[in-house]
Amino acid sequence: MRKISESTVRRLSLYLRFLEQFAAQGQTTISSAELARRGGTTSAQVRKDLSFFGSFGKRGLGYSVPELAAKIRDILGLRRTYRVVLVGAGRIGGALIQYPGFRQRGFHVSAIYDRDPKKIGSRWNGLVVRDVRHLEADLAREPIDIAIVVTPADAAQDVVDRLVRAGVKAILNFAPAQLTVPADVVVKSVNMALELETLSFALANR
Amino acid sequence: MRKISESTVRRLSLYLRFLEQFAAQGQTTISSAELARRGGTTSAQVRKDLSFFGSFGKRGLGYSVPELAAKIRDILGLRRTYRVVLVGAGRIGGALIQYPGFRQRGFHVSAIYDRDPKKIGSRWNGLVVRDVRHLEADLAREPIDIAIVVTPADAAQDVVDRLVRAGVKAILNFAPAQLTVPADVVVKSVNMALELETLSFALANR
DNA sequence: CTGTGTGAATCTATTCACAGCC
DNA sequence: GGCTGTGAATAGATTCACACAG
Repeated sequence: MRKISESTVRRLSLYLRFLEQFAAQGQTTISSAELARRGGTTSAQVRKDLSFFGSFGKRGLGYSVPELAAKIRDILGLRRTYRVVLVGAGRIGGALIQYPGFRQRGFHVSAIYDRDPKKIGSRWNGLVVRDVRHLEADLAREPIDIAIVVTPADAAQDVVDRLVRAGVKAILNFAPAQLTVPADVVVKSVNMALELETLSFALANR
Repeated sequence: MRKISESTVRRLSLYLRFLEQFAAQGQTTISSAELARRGGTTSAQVRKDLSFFGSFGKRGLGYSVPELAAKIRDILGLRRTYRVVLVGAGRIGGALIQYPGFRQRGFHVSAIYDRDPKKIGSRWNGLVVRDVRHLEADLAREPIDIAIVVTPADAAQDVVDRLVRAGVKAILNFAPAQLTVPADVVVKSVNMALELETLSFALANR
Protein backbone atom coordinates (compact mmCIF):
# COMPACT_ATOMS: atom_id res chain seq x y z
CA MET A 1 0.00 0.00 0.00
CA ARG A 2 0.99 3.60 -0.64
CA LYS A 3 2.62 5.20 2.36
CA ILE A 4 0.01 6.85 4.57
CA SER A 5 1.11 9.64 6.87
CA GLU A 6 0.59 9.49 10.59
CA SER A 7 -1.45 12.70 10.47
CA THR A 8 -3.85 11.15 7.97
CA VAL A 9 -4.38 8.18 10.28
CA ARG A 10 -4.99 10.41 13.27
CA ARG A 11 -7.51 12.45 11.34
CA LEU A 12 -9.33 9.32 10.20
CA SER A 13 -9.64 8.35 13.87
CA LEU A 14 -11.16 11.72 14.57
CA TYR A 15 -13.55 11.55 11.63
CA LEU A 16 -14.74 8.17 12.89
CA ARG A 17 -15.51 9.64 16.28
CA PHE A 18 -17.55 12.42 14.70
CA LEU A 19 -19.36 10.03 12.39
CA GLU A 20 -20.39 7.98 15.41
CA GLN A 21 -21.72 11.11 17.06
CA PHE A 22 -23.63 12.08 13.93
CA ALA A 23 -24.99 8.56 13.62
CA ALA A 24 -26.18 8.67 17.24
CA GLN A 25 -28.13 11.82 16.36
CA GLY A 26 -29.74 9.99 13.48
CA GLN A 27 -27.95 11.92 10.75
CA THR A 28 -27.57 9.67 7.72
CA THR A 29 -25.51 11.78 5.36
CA ILE A 30 -22.65 14.25 5.77
CA SER A 31 -20.43 16.45 3.62
CA SER A 32 -16.66 16.75 3.79
CA ALA A 33 -17.17 20.40 4.76
CA GLU A 34 -19.23 19.47 7.82
CA LEU A 35 -16.75 16.81 8.89
CA ALA A 36 -13.94 19.32 8.39
CA ARG A 37 -15.59 22.02 10.48
CA ARG A 38 -16.00 19.54 13.31
CA GLY A 39 -12.44 18.33 13.07
CA GLY A 40 -10.78 21.71 12.69
CA THR A 41 -9.50 21.05 9.18
CA THR A 42 -10.55 21.74 5.59
CA SER A 43 -12.94 19.90 3.32
CA ALA A 44 -10.16 19.30 0.81
CA GLN A 45 -8.11 17.66 3.55
CA VAL A 46 -10.98 15.35 4.45
CA ARG A 47 -11.49 14.33 0.85
CA LYS A 48 -7.77 13.85 0.28
CA ASP A 49 -7.43 11.72 3.41
CA LEU A 50 -10.24 9.46 2.22
CA SER A 51 -9.04 9.38 -1.36
CA PHE A 52 -5.95 7.38 -0.35
CA PHE A 53 -8.27 4.47 0.36
CA GLY A 54 -10.94 4.79 -2.29
CA SER A 55 -13.94 6.95 -3.15
CA PHE A 56 -16.75 6.59 -0.71
CA GLY A 57 -18.90 9.66 -1.37
CA LYS A 58 -21.60 10.61 -3.84
CA ARG A 59 -21.00 13.76 -5.83
CA GLY A 60 -23.49 16.47 -5.03
CA LEU A 61 -24.61 14.59 -1.94
CA GLY A 62 -21.81 13.78 0.45
CA TYR A 63 -21.11 10.61 2.37
CA SER A 64 -23.42 8.08 3.97
CA VAL A 65 -22.67 8.33 7.68
CA PRO A 66 -22.90 4.59 8.49
CA GLU A 67 -21.10 3.53 5.31
CA LEU A 68 -18.22 5.92 5.80
CA ALA A 69 -17.93 4.94 9.46
CA ALA A 70 -17.78 1.26 8.48
CA LYS A 71 -15.19 2.02 5.83
CA ILE A 72 -12.97 3.94 8.26
CA ARG A 73 -13.30 1.14 10.83
CA ASP A 74 -12.05 -1.18 8.10
CA ILE A 75 -9.13 1.06 7.25
CA LEU A 76 -8.09 1.45 10.87
CA GLY A 77 -8.37 -2.28 11.49
CA LEU A 78 -11.19 -1.84 13.98
CA ARG A 79 -13.37 -4.65 12.68
CA ARG A 80 -11.65 -7.10 14.97
CA THR A 81 -10.78 -7.00 18.64
CA TYR A 82 -7.24 -6.78 19.98
CA ARG A 83 -5.72 -8.63 22.89
CA VAL A 84 -3.75 -6.17 24.97
CA VAL A 85 -1.50 -6.65 27.97
CA LEU A 86 -0.36 -4.01 30.39
CA VAL A 87 3.14 -4.15 31.82
CA GLY A 88 3.34 -2.07 34.97
CA ALA A 89 0.58 -1.87 37.54
CA GLY A 90 1.13 1.71 38.55
CA ARG A 91 -1.13 4.72 38.59
CA ILE A 92 -1.10 5.37 34.88
CA GLY A 93 -1.75 1.72 34.13
CA GLY A 94 -4.67 1.80 36.54
CA ALA A 95 -6.14 4.82 34.84
CA LEU A 96 -5.75 3.29 31.40
CA ILE A 97 -7.38 0.02 32.27
CA GLN A 98 -10.51 1.78 33.49
CA TYR A 99 -10.68 3.97 30.44
CA PRO A 100 -13.92 2.99 28.69
CA GLY A 101 -12.71 4.17 25.29
CA PHE A 102 -10.37 1.21 25.05
CA ARG A 103 -12.88 -1.57 25.51
CA GLN A 104 -15.48 0.25 23.41
CA ARG A 105 -13.14 0.19 20.46
CA GLY A 106 -12.26 -3.46 20.82
CA PHE A 107 -9.05 -3.28 22.82
CA HIS A 108 -9.36 -5.92 25.54
CA VAL A 109 -6.83 -5.98 28.33
CA SER A 110 -6.21 -9.63 29.06
CA ALA A 111 -3.43 -9.43 31.63
CA ILE A 112 -1.46 -7.06 33.84
CA TYR A 113 2.13 -7.67 34.89
CA ASP A 114 4.33 -6.13 37.53
CA ARG A 115 7.61 -6.83 39.25
CA ASP A 116 6.63 -5.66 42.73
CA PRO A 117 5.70 -8.57 45.07
CA LYS A 118 3.35 -6.22 46.91
CA LYS A 119 1.29 -5.76 43.76
CA ILE A 120 1.48 -9.28 42.38
CA GLY A 121 -1.70 -11.18 43.16
CA SER A 122 -3.83 -8.12 43.84
CA ARG A 123 -7.02 -7.62 41.84
CA TRP A 124 -7.23 -4.83 39.30
CA ASN A 125 -10.44 -4.25 37.48
CA GLY A 126 -11.27 -7.94 37.44
CA LEU A 127 -7.72 -9.02 36.60
CA VAL A 128 -5.10 -10.43 38.92
CA VAL A 129 -1.70 -8.76 38.63
CA ARG A 130 0.80 -11.38 37.51
CA ASP A 131 4.53 -11.65 38.12
CA VAL A 132 6.27 -10.24 35.06
CA ARG A 133 8.46 -13.36 35.13
CA HIS A 134 5.53 -15.23 33.60
CA LEU A 135 5.40 -12.86 30.63
CA GLU A 136 7.17 -15.08 28.10
CA ALA A 137 5.37 -18.27 29.11
CA ASP A 138 1.97 -16.55 29.03
CA LEU A 139 2.55 -14.98 25.63
CA ALA A 140 3.74 -18.30 24.21
CA ARG A 141 0.48 -19.89 25.35
CA GLU A 142 -1.79 -17.02 24.37
CA PRO A 143 -0.30 -14.51 21.92
CA ILE A 144 -1.36 -10.89 22.18
CA ASP A 145 -1.59 -8.07 19.68
CA ILE A 146 -0.55 -4.99 21.59
CA ALA A 147 1.45 -4.36 24.75
CA ILE A 148 1.14 -1.19 26.79
CA VAL A 149 4.33 -0.38 28.67
CA VAL A 150 3.83 1.68 31.83
CA THR A 151 6.99 0.83 33.73
CA PRO A 152 9.56 3.26 35.10
CA ALA A 153 11.92 4.58 32.44
CA ASP A 154 14.85 2.40 33.42
CA ALA A 155 12.87 -0.84 33.11
CA ALA A 156 11.18 -0.01 29.81
CA GLN A 157 13.81 -1.11 27.28
CA ASP A 158 14.29 -4.45 29.01
CA VAL A 159 10.55 -5.11 29.03
CA VAL A 160 10.31 -4.09 25.39
CA ASP A 161 13.13 -6.44 24.40
CA ARG A 162 11.32 -9.30 26.10
CA LEU A 163 8.03 -8.41 24.42
CA VAL A 164 9.70 -8.24 21.02
CA ARG A 165 11.38 -11.62 21.53
CA ALA A 166 7.98 -13.00 22.47
CA GLY A 167 6.65 -11.84 19.10
CA VAL A 168 4.75 -8.66 20.00
CA LYS A 169 4.52 -6.34 16.98
CA ALA A 170 2.85 -3.24 18.46
CA ILE A 171 3.72 -1.35 21.62
CA LEU A 172 2.20 1.70 23.24
CA ASN A 173 4.81 3.23 25.52
CA PHE A 174 4.11 5.59 28.41
CA ALA A 175 7.53 5.28 30.00
CA PRO A 176 9.59 8.45 29.47
CA ALA A 177 12.29 6.57 27.57
CA GLN A 178 13.41 6.38 23.96
CA LEU A 179 12.95 2.76 22.88
CA THR A 180 14.82 0.75 20.28
CA VAL A 181 12.95 -1.97 18.38
CA PRO A 182 13.38 -3.91 15.13
CA ALA A 183 11.87 -2.36 12.00
CA ASP A 184 8.89 -4.70 11.93
CA VAL A 185 7.71 -3.62 15.38
CA VAL A 186 5.75 -0.41 15.73
CA VAL A 187 6.09 1.69 18.87
CA LYS A 188 3.98 4.69 19.73
CA SER A 189 5.24 6.74 22.66
CA VAL A 190 3.16 9.07 24.76
CA ASN A 191 5.14 11.37 26.98
CA MET A 192 3.11 13.55 29.31
CA ALA A 193 5.94 15.85 30.35
CA LEU A 194 6.72 16.51 26.72
CA GLU A 195 3.13 17.56 26.05
CA LEU A 196 3.31 20.05 28.90
CA GLU A 197 6.56 21.39 27.52
CA THR A 198 4.98 22.22 24.18
CA LEU A 199 2.57 24.34 26.24
CA SER A 200 5.31 26.07 28.22
CA PHE A 201 7.06 26.78 24.92
CA ALA A 202 3.87 28.34 23.58
CA LEU A 203 3.46 30.45 26.71
CA ALA A 204 7.09 31.55 26.62
CA ASN A 205 7.01 32.55 22.95
CA ARG A 206 4.10 34.89 22.53
CA MET B 1 9.67 35.18 16.23
CA ARG B 2 9.86 32.98 13.18
CA LYS B 3 7.24 30.24 13.25
CA ILE B 4 8.63 27.12 14.90
CA SER B 5 7.04 23.79 14.05
CA GLU B 6 5.55 21.56 16.69
CA SER B 7 7.93 18.76 15.72
CA THR B 8 10.91 20.99 16.36
CA VAL B 9 9.60 21.79 19.84
CA ARG B 10 9.00 18.13 20.62
CA ARG B 11 12.49 17.23 19.49
CA LEU B 12 13.99 19.99 21.63
CA SER B 13 12.19 18.45 24.61
CA LEU B 14 13.74 15.12 23.78
CA TYR B 15 17.21 16.57 23.32
CA LEU B 16 16.92 18.19 26.73
CA ARG B 17 16.09 14.84 28.32
CA PHE B 18 19.15 13.25 26.70
CA LEU B 19 21.38 16.13 27.66
CA GLU B 20 20.31 15.71 31.27
CA GLN B 21 21.18 12.02 31.07
CA PHE B 22 24.55 12.79 29.54
CA ALA B 23 25.19 15.43 32.19
CA ALA B 24 24.34 12.92 34.93
CA GLN B 25 27.02 10.65 33.48
CA GLY B 26 29.50 13.48 33.67
CA GLN B 27 29.79 13.98 29.92
CA THR B 28 30.59 17.61 29.25
CA THR B 29 30.49 17.83 25.49
CA ILE B 30 28.35 16.24 22.76
CA SER B 31 28.03 16.29 18.99
CA SER B 32 24.86 16.70 16.98
CA ALA B 33 25.47 13.20 15.63
CA GLU B 34 25.45 11.65 19.08
CA LEU B 35 22.33 13.54 20.08
CA ALA B 36 20.70 12.46 16.83
CA ARG B 37 21.52 8.80 17.29
CA ARG B 38 19.95 8.92 20.73
CA GLY B 39 16.83 10.68 19.49
CA GLY B 40 16.31 8.63 16.35
CA THR B 41 16.89 11.53 13.98
CA THR B 42 19.75 12.97 11.92
CA SER B 43 22.60 15.29 12.89
CA ALA B 44 21.44 17.82 10.31
CA GLN B 45 18.00 17.82 11.91
CA VAL B 46 19.48 18.50 15.34
CA ARG B 47 21.58 21.36 14.03
CA LYS B 48 18.66 22.82 12.07
CA ASP B 49 16.36 22.62 15.11
CA LEU B 50 18.88 24.50 17.19
CA SER B 51 19.71 26.99 14.45
CA PHE B 52 16.23 28.52 14.67
CA PHE B 53 17.24 29.89 18.06
CA GLY B 54 20.91 30.71 17.62
CA SER B 55 24.27 28.99 17.33
CA PHE B 56 25.31 27.23 20.48
CA GLY B 57 28.02 24.85 19.32
CA LYS B 58 31.73 25.07 18.62
CA ARG B 59 32.85 23.95 15.19
CA GLY B 60 35.03 20.89 15.32
CA LEU B 61 34.05 20.28 18.92
CA GLY B 62 30.32 19.99 19.40
CA TYR B 63 28.11 21.41 22.14
CA SER B 64 28.76 21.94 25.83
CA VAL B 65 26.25 19.65 27.54
CA PRO B 66 25.31 21.99 30.41
CA GLU B 67 25.25 25.09 28.20
CA LEU B 68 23.05 23.52 25.57
CA ALA B 69 20.72 22.12 28.25
CA ALA B 70 20.41 25.58 29.80
CA LYS B 71 19.75 27.10 26.40
CA ILE B 72 17.01 24.60 25.58
CA ARG B 73 15.44 25.15 29.00
CA ASP B 74 15.37 28.81 28.11
CA ILE B 75 13.79 28.19 24.73
CA LEU B 76 11.13 25.89 26.17
CA GLY B 77 10.33 28.34 28.94
CA LEU B 78 11.50 25.96 31.64
CA ARG B 79 13.45 28.49 33.64
CA ARG B 80 10.37 29.35 35.64
CA THR B 81 7.74 27.26 37.36
CA TYR B 82 4.15 26.99 36.21
CA ARG B 83 1.03 26.99 38.31
CA VAL B 84 -1.23 24.23 37.10
CA VAL B 85 -4.75 23.25 38.07
CA LEU B 86 -6.45 19.97 37.37
CA VAL B 87 -10.14 19.91 36.52
CA GLY B 88 -11.58 16.45 37.09
CA ALA B 89 -10.54 14.22 39.98
CA GLY B 90 -10.85 10.92 38.15
CA ARG B 91 -8.42 8.11 37.53
CA ILE B 92 -6.40 9.83 34.87
CA GLY B 93 -6.17 12.99 36.94
CA GLY B 94 -4.97 10.91 39.85
CA ALA B 95 -2.29 9.29 37.76
CA LEU B 96 -1.13 12.62 36.39
CA ILE B 97 -0.84 14.33 39.72
CA GLN B 98 1.48 11.63 41.01
CA TYR B 99 3.61 11.70 37.90
CA PRO B 100 7.04 12.86 39.11
CA GLY B 101 8.02 14.21 35.69
CA PHE B 102 5.64 17.12 36.12
CA ARG B 103 6.98 18.50 39.35
CA GLN B 104 10.58 17.85 38.33
CA ARG B 105 10.14 20.12 35.35
CA GLY B 106 8.54 22.89 37.31
CA PHE B 107 4.85 22.21 36.77
CA HIS B 108 3.20 22.58 40.17
CA VAL B 109 -0.37 21.45 40.62
CA SER B 110 -1.94 23.99 42.94
CA ALA B 111 -5.56 22.85 42.96
CA ILE B 112 -7.90 20.08 41.87
CA TYR B 113 -11.56 20.62 41.02
CA ASP B 114 -14.46 18.27 40.59
CA ARG B 115 -18.24 18.45 40.35
CA ASP B 116 -18.99 15.27 42.29
CA PRO B 117 -19.96 15.98 45.95
CA LYS B 118 -18.52 12.59 46.91
CA LYS B 119 -15.08 13.68 45.75
CA ILE B 120 -15.20 17.30 46.92
CA GLY B 121 -13.29 17.69 50.18
CA SER B 122 -11.29 14.48 49.85
CA ARG B 123 -7.51 14.64 49.98
CA TRP B 124 -5.49 13.95 46.84
CA ASN B 125 -1.76 13.95 47.04
CA GLY B 126 -1.76 16.68 49.65
CA LEU B 127 -4.47 18.74 47.97
CA VAL B 128 -8.14 18.97 48.87
CA VAL B 129 -10.51 18.50 45.95
CA ARG B 130 -12.50 21.71 45.54
CA ASP B 131 -15.96 22.26 44.15
CA VAL B 132 -15.58 23.33 40.52
CA ARG B 133 -18.02 26.14 41.29
CA HIS B 134 -15.14 27.94 43.00
CA LEU B 135 -13.04 27.83 39.84
CA GLU B 136 -13.62 31.44 38.71
CA ALA B 137 -13.26 32.94 42.16
CA ASP B 138 -10.07 30.99 42.84
CA LEU B 139 -8.49 31.91 39.53
CA ALA B 140 -9.35 35.58 40.04
CA ARG B 141 -7.54 35.49 43.37
CA GLU B 142 -4.59 33.39 42.20
CA PRO B 143 -4.10 33.20 38.45
CA ILE B 144 -2.67 30.03 36.98
CA ASP B 145 -0.65 29.29 33.88
CA ILE B 146 -1.93 25.95 32.66
CA ALA B 147 -5.11 23.95 33.18
CA ILE B 148 -5.31 20.21 32.69
CA VAL B 149 -8.79 19.07 31.72
CA VAL B 150 -9.60 15.50 32.67
CA THR B 151 -13.39 15.64 32.71
CA PRO B 152 -15.78 13.40 30.77
CA ALA B 153 -16.11 14.42 27.12
CA ASP B 154 -19.51 16.11 27.53
CA ALA B 155 -18.30 18.44 30.29
CA ALA B 156 -15.02 19.43 28.65
CA GLN B 157 -16.11 22.31 26.40
CA ASP B 158 -18.04 23.97 29.21
CA VAL B 159 -15.06 23.75 31.56
CA VAL B 160 -12.77 25.09 28.85
CA ASP B 161 -15.06 28.06 28.19
CA ARG B 162 -14.97 28.92 31.87
CA LEU B 163 -11.18 28.57 32.00
CA VAL B 164 -10.80 30.81 28.98
CA ARG B 165 -13.10 33.46 30.44
CA ALA B 166 -10.99 33.31 33.61
CA GLY B 167 -7.94 34.17 31.52
CA VAL B 168 -6.22 30.78 31.15
CA LYS B 169 -4.02 30.74 28.04
CA ALA B 170 -2.81 27.13 27.94
CA ILE B 171 -4.82 23.92 28.31
CA LEU B 172 -3.81 20.29 28.24
CA ASN B 173 -6.87 18.24 27.38
CA PHE B 174 -7.33 14.55 28.11
CA ALA B 175 -11.07 14.49 27.47
CA PRO B 176 -11.91 12.75 24.19
CA ALA B 177 -13.55 15.86 22.78
CA GLN B 178 -12.66 18.39 20.11
CA LEU B 179 -12.39 21.77 21.83
CA THR B 180 -12.98 25.25 20.49
CA VAL B 181 -10.95 28.13 21.93
CA PRO B 182 -10.00 31.67 20.87
CA ALA B 183 -6.84 32.06 18.81
CA ASP B 184 -4.74 33.33 21.71
CA VAL B 185 -5.35 30.20 23.78
CA VAL B 186 -3.28 27.11 23.09
CA VAL B 187 -4.80 23.67 23.58
CA LYS B 188 -2.91 20.41 23.40
CA SER B 189 -5.09 17.31 23.30
CA VAL B 190 -4.00 13.84 24.26
CA ASN B 191 -6.35 11.08 23.21
CA MET B 192 -5.43 7.61 24.37
CA ALA B 193 -7.89 5.74 22.17
CA LEU B 194 -6.54 7.54 19.14
CA GLU B 195 -2.99 6.45 19.96
CA LEU B 196 -4.12 2.85 20.11
CA GLU B 197 -5.86 3.26 16.77
CA THR B 198 -2.67 4.32 15.06
CA LEU B 199 -1.30 0.98 16.28
CA SER B 200 -4.25 -1.03 15.02
CA PHE B 201 -3.88 0.74 11.69
CA ALA B 202 -0.22 -0.25 11.58
CA LEU B 203 -1.08 -3.86 12.43
CA ALA B 204 -3.86 -3.99 9.85
CA ASN B 205 -1.68 -2.55 7.07
CA ARG B 206 1.43 -4.67 6.91
C1' DC C 1 -26.54 23.19 -8.66
C1' DT C 2 -24.03 20.78 -5.05
C1' DG C 3 -20.27 18.53 -3.35
C1' DT C 4 -16.83 14.77 -4.60
C1' DG C 5 -12.33 13.32 -6.44
C1' DT C 6 -7.98 14.67 -7.92
C1' DG C 7 -4.06 16.73 -10.58
C1' DA C 8 -1.47 20.94 -10.07
C1' DA C 9 0.31 24.61 -7.19
C1' DT C 10 1.86 25.98 -2.91
C1' DC C 11 3.61 25.70 1.40
C1' DT C 12 6.36 23.26 5.08
C1' DA C 13 9.75 20.07 6.74
C1' DT C 14 13.73 17.34 6.10
C1' DT C 15 18.05 16.18 4.04
C1' DC C 16 22.14 17.32 1.47
C1' DA C 17 26.43 19.29 1.00
C1' DC C 18 29.89 22.34 1.87
C1' DA C 19 32.15 26.72 3.41
C1' DG C 20 34.03 28.25 7.62
C1' DC C 21 35.80 27.95 12.23
C1' DC C 22 38.00 25.50 16.21
C1' DG D 1 40.62 16.92 10.77
C1' DG D 2 36.24 17.30 12.90
C1' DC D 3 31.92 19.22 13.43
C1' DT D 4 28.93 23.30 13.23
C1' DG D 5 25.83 26.46 10.74
C1' DT D 6 23.23 27.19 6.80
C1' DG D 7 21.72 28.06 1.99
C1' DA D 8 20.15 24.99 -1.72
C1' DA D 9 17.79 20.75 -3.08
C1' DT D 10 14.47 17.38 -2.16
C1' DA D 11 10.64 15.23 -0.19
C1' DG D 12 6.26 15.53 1.94
C1' DA D 13 1.84 17.55 3.28
C1' DT D 14 -1.78 20.81 2.50
C1' DT D 15 -4.54 23.78 -0.23
C1' DC D 16 -6.41 25.28 -4.61
C1' DA D 17 -9.37 24.91 -8.27
C1' DC D 18 -12.05 22.63 -11.44
C1' DA D 19 -13.93 18.74 -14.28
C1' DC D 20 -17.50 15.76 -13.52
C1' DA D 21 -21.28 12.81 -11.39
C1' DG D 22 -25.76 12.79 -9.08
